[in-house]
Amino acid sequence: MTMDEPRALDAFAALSQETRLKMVRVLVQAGTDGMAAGAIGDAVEASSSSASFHLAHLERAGLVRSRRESRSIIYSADYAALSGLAEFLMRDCCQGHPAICTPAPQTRQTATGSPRRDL
Amino acid sequence: MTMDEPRALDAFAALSQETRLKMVRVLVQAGTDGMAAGAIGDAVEASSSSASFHLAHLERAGLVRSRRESRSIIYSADYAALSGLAEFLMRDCCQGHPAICTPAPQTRQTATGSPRRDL
DNA sequence: TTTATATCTCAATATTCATTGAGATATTGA
DNA sequence: TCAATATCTCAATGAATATTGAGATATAAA
Repeated sequence: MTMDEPRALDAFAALSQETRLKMVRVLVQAGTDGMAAGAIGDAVEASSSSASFHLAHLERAGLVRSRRESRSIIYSADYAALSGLAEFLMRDCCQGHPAICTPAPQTRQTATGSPRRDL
Repeated sequence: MTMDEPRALDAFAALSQETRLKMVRVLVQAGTDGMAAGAIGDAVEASSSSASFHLAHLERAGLVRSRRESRSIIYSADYAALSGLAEFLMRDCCQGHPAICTPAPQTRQTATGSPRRDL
């Protein structure tokens, strides 16, 4: 799924709301297994109705996926979409300016699970 | 300038509007010299009033800078802020999932000015 | 100093978005 | 089947945002 401008616009809009940004961060932490809607709502302190609204918004924007599992609906982060958005932004940013925009090597995420600063 | 959550929220909000996203892309293309407000407005087909409003919004969000130069006000992209936002997103995205989220090497921007796909 | 140029500011309006609470739907277990 | 649980949907309200046009401000040139 290519991250083009209209798609990026939807993704940015989805991430520009405090409750939704928190939800995405909670889901990224949760890993591929995801979390039930209720647990996400609790984690970000949103009412059931508000959680449902914002999760639907994130799903429409393509940043999270959902599946039913018994009584619960499990949401999980769409890592490909999130990294696609980051790449879109990096491309825009680095266009002709790689020296300025390339992050320093020691701040890059490694595959070895090194500790990282708290967000 | 650290890209924390409130700052990212403002940046995402600024980028979630079509005119403003176009403006950022125009300014990234323009390079460090930047462009006059009028030229940016023309490029994204916004009225003088609308261009002023959206440029001020982008500046408040810390994504562009401005300076007066004779009669014109010149706006330029803040590359550090843009890459900081991309990094923020990458960190969130890759948290515990570097294998999934690390972009493939051949899609990475190089420092040698290699051609890239059109956005 | 007068005029032209470039941009900004302001107020009015329209549109979009978030929140709330009530209640509908789906699933499970007694 | 009935009750409990988990989530969604809907309508109403309020809040934030975008657009427009008129006009104010700053700079430069005649």
